[in-house]
Amino acid sequence: MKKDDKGYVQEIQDQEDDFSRWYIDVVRKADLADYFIVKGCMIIKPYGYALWENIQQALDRRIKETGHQNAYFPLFCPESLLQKEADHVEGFAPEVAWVTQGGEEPLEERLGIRPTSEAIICSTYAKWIRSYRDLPVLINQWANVVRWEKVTRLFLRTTEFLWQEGHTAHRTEEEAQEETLKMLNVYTEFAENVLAMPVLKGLKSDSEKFAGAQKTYCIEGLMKDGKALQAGTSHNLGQHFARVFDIKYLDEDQQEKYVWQTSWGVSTRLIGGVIMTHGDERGLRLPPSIAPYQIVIIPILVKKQREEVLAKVRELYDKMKDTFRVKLDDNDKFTPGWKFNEYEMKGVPLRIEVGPRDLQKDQMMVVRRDNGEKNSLPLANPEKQLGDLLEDIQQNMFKQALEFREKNPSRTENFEEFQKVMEEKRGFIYSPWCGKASCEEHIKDRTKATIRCIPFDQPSHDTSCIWCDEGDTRWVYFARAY
RNA sequence: UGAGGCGUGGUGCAACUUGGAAGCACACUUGCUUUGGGAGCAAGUGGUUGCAGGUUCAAAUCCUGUCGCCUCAACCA
Repeated sequence: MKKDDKGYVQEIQDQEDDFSRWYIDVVRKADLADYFIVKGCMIIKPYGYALWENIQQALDRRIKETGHQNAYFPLFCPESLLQKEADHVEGFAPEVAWVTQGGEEPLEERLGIRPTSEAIICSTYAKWIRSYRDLPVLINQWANVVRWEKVTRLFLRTTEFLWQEGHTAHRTEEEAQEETLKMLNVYTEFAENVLAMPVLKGLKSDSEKFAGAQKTYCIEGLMKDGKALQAGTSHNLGQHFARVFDIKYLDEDQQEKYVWQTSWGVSTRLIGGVIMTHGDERGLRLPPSIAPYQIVIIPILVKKQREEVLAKVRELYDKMKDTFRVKLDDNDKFTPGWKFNEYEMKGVPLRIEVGPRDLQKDQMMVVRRDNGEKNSLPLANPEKQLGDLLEDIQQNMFKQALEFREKNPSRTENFEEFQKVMEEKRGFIYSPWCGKASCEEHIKDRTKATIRCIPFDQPSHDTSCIWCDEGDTRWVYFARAY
């Protein structure tokens, strides 16, 4: 599948030559998004938004299946509210956009546009929660948030972005921890089964932790340029926010107690993750589970048998449209070859071609986007086989991504080797770390790599830190990250 | 915020060094022929050269300022 082959699209930069350029080319050529005149703001175009809607739908179902309800909280947060929590406000202060005026009237108090909704939601929970019978509170919201970033990239880091943020309150510490991990597992299952994106999950180091959280857990994917992408986070907030916002309940034992909280989120950044996990030289490759079109039907229209072919593909489309997300492109404006390229660029998992030659044999040509395989299927009742093919593509894309990640597994206790790997092939490096932030910092200065996560399963034997040689280590994943 | 690069029809670029009629390709419009990997021919539409000043008889080109975009670094989901 090299692009040098004649006939394929030449408008997308080669991945190896300039990955950043490739990424932007794909986003724009696949019609996912466009720039707006305000820096860092992005227009999500219909094809990109359809992708987001499919992601939303699949995740929303999982969020509800685990007992959560959706709600919607306001966009504005009064300054005094935002400032209540010191760590939190310090973490977000440089990124908050402020509204200072309503119409012509200056406001008494500035209103921050939410960079995240902890302050807004916690202040509300303080009013809602009175008794242990009110717990747990399990709420999620789909919303936009604004973070005034200096450097922005389509989907990966935009000034305004769309996300989902869950905010829960619990009676006990154990229950909150259980919730934190439960949602981390929901994200993991979702990333791997729906997005076909293998992820490493684990705990964040203190320096990478969410501002105000007790513990931050995350899932980390590996992009095709060898850099890691944080794809989702789940925070155990402890009683930090409860104390600040005074979220108390009267327990069974007549004692007034603070609640234990969690928050967790994923954003439109996932779309960037899907692009960089699966994309290739011809553009986007989408897993069938989220592809806006799972199948595109392209009729080969020649003068003589035009009407017969059209009738047949329309019949085929009608048969399939309730089972699959399918598009029939019977537009006369473009040639079949043009359409092949177009839908490959857009990442459509399966292409069906039907032309005069196929009609004679009562068959159609089916081409897979994931591996380029081309096969014929009977025109009559192909639903079962197409369904199987889509399922196989979904599995295969996960497998390919996993193979990419595992291709050169790096594990080292030697810092020089660490540096060499990070310089040459990147990816994740599994190394021992003593737990000191200063070592983390030194490693970052020298290699640009940060601790992406501390995995749950730790080898029992002890060794010494890759930087300072001291003991009491945990094995962690390092990588350069987005 | 530091370093570098770039702003010219919708897109990608040329013309800038050495000031003198804004050009090419693709896209778009119309017509005909085509259609199994970005079709062909013909005729068209579309640009106050990012913006604001300045120098000059004359500025895309020189000067000053400014805004934006891209890459790398620092910061972040």
